[in-house]
Amino acid sequence: MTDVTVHKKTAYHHGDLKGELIAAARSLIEMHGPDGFSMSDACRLAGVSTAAPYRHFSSKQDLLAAIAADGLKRLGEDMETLVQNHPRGTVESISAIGRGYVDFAIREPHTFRLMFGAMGAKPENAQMREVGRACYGILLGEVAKFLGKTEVDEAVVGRAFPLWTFVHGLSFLAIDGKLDVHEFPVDINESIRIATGRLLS
Amino acid sequence: MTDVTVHKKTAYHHGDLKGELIAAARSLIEMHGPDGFSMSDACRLAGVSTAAPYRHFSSKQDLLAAIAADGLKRLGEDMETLVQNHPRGTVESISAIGRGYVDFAIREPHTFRLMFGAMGAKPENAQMREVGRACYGILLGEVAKFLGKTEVDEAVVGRAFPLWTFVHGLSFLAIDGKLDVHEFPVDINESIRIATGRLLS
DNA sequence: TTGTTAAAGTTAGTCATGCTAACATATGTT
DNA sequence: AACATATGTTAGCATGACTAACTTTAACAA
Repeated sequence: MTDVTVHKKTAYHHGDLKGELIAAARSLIEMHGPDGFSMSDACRLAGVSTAAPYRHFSSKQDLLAAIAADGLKRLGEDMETLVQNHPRGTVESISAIGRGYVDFAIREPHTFRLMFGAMGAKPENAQMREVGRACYGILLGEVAKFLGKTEVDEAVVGRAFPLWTFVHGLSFLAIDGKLDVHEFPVDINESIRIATGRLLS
Repeated sequence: MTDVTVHKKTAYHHGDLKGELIAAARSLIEMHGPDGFSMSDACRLAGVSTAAPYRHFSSKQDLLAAIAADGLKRLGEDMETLVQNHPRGTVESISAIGRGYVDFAIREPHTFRLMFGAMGAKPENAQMREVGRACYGILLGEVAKFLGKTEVDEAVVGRAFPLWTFVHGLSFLAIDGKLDVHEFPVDINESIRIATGRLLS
């Protein structure tokens, strides 16, 4: 017997539902925003019942936190790559990090919001805190090199934090459509380069 | 007849339900965040049926937009007051605006988020756009004075926008708990003063 | 093999919520 | 007094988060 339904496409067990749900949720969230997002939709997209996600995520919030953490991880990878393509510890490498940051926000605005507190996704989440710190660590490292230091001391933080602050603000303003408020459009690259220079000096 | 139930406490008509709903919603939102907020809760708080709000707001989004607009208006008033308490067109008056901005964000973090795109509350809303512009106008005016100009030209925008960017970023980082990431705590006042100086120069 | 266990799905149902429709009551104008 | 309008109510629908109880599959021991 053993009814050779080998080619059955709808396997009862899914393989990697967790990953697929994150992927589905990411795409839905970037389409309709974290609020307009529903578990049900993600289930429909993944072709699975509405109870299935709760084997992998304790709640909707938990799924959102996973997506936020995933976003922070990918942001860190972006930044790492960018740093590698520039002479280390220079204004160029530091500006590149900033550009990568803003680019990410513009590319995935809703995920970016999620990464920074939207939907109550506070960094009380251990996973988020860790990947977040890793991202910031990249900037701190570059600024330390720029200042000719081997450790992250108060002076390094004093230079790096304002830079983060600036690109963070630019990111939020960009995704909120505030770059087009003027008759004179804001050039993101130029904006970052100038501010980086001024804030580092 | 006319059953003299004059002292009936529960008047059928409420007086100013619209205002009361906004007040109720504001307080609930600052307690549980814009997501955790429900129309039903606001109705309970205002002591009114769940259908009543729809005589005053077309949807939940609409109520949220009203709260955001109200927040922008109050932010503008704060900024206006602060400017008046300093010599016009100086680093001090400009720093004070920035401090007021960040203070508002810290005082009403969830409303602040709402004012800047959370919950899909985009500035496509005409009312929000208007009060938002008024706020920015205060900063533009001060920077123009600082530069000795009578009009807002490209140079003014080129100085003012980075300042906005900076305090905007600082606000978001503050309400997201990122000011305590270091061993060396960030002093908001000092941070704003230094950045204002560097970005204006 | 086969039997047991745990992991990962499913169905069905509960409760809260956003919103609408139909109805009720107050207010103000004539 | 009569009507129109604004503003409230009740009842009900649709959707969505989540749970409980059950089922299927995979994994592993015997």
